Amino acid sequence: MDGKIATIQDVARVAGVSTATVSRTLSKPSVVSPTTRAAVLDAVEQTGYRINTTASNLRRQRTGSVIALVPNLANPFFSQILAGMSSVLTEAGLGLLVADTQSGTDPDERLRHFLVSGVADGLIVFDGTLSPQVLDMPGRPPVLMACEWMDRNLPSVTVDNQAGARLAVDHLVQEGHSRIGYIAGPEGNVLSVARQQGFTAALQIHDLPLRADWQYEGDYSMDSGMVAARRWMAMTDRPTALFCASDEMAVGFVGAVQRAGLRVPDDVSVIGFDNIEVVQHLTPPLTTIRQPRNQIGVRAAEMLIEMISAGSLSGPSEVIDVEFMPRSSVGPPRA
Amino acid sequence: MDGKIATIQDVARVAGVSTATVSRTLSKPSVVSPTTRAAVLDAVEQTGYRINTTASNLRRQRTGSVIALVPNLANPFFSQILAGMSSVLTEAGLGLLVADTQSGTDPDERLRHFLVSGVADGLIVFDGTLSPQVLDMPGRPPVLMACEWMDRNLPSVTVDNQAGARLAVDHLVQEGHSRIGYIAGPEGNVLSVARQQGFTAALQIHDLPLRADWQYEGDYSMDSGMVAARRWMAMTDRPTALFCASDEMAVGFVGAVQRAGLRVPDDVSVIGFDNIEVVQHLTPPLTTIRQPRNQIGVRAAEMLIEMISAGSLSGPSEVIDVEFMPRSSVGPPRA
DNA sequence: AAATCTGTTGTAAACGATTGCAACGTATGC
DNA sequence: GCATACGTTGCAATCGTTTACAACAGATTT
Repeated sequence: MDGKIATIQDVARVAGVSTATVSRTLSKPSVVSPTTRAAVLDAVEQTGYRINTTASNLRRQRTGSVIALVPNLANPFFSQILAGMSSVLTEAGLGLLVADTQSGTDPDERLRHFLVSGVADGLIVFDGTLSPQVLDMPGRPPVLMACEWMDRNLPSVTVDNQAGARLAVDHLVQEGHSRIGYIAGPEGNVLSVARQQGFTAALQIHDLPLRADWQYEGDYSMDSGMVAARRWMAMTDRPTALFCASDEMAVGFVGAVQRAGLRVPDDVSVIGFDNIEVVQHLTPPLTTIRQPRNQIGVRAAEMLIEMISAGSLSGPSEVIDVEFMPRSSVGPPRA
Repeated sequence: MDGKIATIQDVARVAGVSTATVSRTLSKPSVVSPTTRAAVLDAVEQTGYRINTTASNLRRQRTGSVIALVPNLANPFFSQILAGMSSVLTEAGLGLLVADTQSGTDPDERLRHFLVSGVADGLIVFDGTLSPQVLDMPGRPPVLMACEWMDRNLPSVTVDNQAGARLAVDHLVQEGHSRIGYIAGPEGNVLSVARQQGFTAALQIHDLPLRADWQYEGDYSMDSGMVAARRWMAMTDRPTALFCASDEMAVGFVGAVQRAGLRVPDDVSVIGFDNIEVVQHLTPPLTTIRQPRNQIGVRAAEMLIEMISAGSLSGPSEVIDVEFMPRSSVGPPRA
């Protein structure tokens, strides 16, 4: 009793019943009589029995966990999403495994590995650069895309990126800007493309020029925001306001601009995307588009659980609204 | 073959050998003859067989994953640590489960749950507020503390918090400060206490006064840094420099001070702790003490793996050095 | 030529739970 | 009083591996 861990057999012996009864007492208490139920629970208490999840999982043909595949675990953007996921998964008795796609050599191979390894009942994939063909595979678990997407037919939970871009442009226009630039995410990234499309569409609505030289390339990182700032500062005919595809880049941009002696928003207005924690404490606090990260995690988990219990590889998609967060990094353009 | 997933039986049948041979081919290829090995691998290929980890784990009496218990999953501080852990765990064929302690009702109960649930081969615990007594339990898996600690006898990987504080104070003194305050972490938090001890000791070495009214309470959050700033600004006889137990608080402090029209470092010098990504892009870039977060994760994982394979509940502890990061948030005190 | 060893393979018993099916006792319907 | 139904329990198969042990063939030793 003290050396080893008690098994269901031990409990059955102590309670004087069969293992079947013990199992039922624990999973469907209603079908056993109150007296035996009490006896079993007593025996459980005495032996300190804890159900062996591995054995249970084997018999029930499941694993009891889902895995979140993010492009880069070190990216803090995901932590709050994971927290949201964790809360609902735990509630459902599921564990949350995490792994990143970009750490090994072949990201696709990594996805394939988790699909076939049978180590999770379902996947939530945050990386839109993977090949959808990898999913063409018999007997794979359900997969839900989150934030990014690789094939619009896959079930997903995303935010309305285009609407976010529109909100940003609308605000800049409202403040009097007509020379508006865009700092993009990595080449081909679906989020950056969607935001750029929203940006372009919004410019058209306001009858503003879309100038190729006012589109700066970035990769979502602060450093790339800094690089964009240098390019911006080197121009003479430059935008008076910039919409950044991520808060990180906005932070890098603002930092670089300020270090060069310019002021935000007096010399240039900046608007970000994401609403990461820190930006409200900056000087000036950053105007941005908020993504409800906790909610994204919660919905993703809920939807995946739905797919798992339905045993279905397909499911609905959901688009979550973004929110405009007015702060102080946007002002009227310099006269 | 297409509908269901192939089992080891299927492979054995196709290869014309026993399941034992298949298993051996996959785990210890050296003991099977080259010819049968080839036949088996061929059959594996044909059937698309993937080992069922659940069954394997049950038989081998392990789970194949370790769990990281953090106080708050939403805290980005951990993401880089998790990334480091993930990289070495994956290498070792282990999955990384994450969960937070502070989300449910009873944090201790949460730890207890994971100890007995048998869902992980080992735990890495980042929360020093739990009770060490929870670990007094037969048959529990190995536990390694990381960053924080609850009982110095437990194996752990931590950083040299006191040395960090000393580095900070030394630098401030060197710049000419003699009126130095401290913004603490949450009441009783081991990290905050250790840093405060280092702080106090360093003041003594430099023969500087330790004034109770120059110690501000915080909880590591940016908001609490903001609150501290308000208290600081309300004082007339106040420190000219502040050492913050976390970068977050330093950010909150600096932001609040700047919004009030004061300047850093002209009006007040600030030094943080952690070296989170963003602080180098602030205006001014924050001087801080760097914790090598990736390395912490890597070492924690390595050490836990060591304990797991040794089947030992005890193990060595390791203290990792911190590094002083001079930037621009510290300057000479106002004359 | 018998005995021993080595290398390779198969047999079958675990690992610890869940669950379809059968069996039992008792209550109900006719 | 007999048949049927219901509520409760046990038997035993099953999930898919791993591995101790036995078995066997061929090589080597005595």
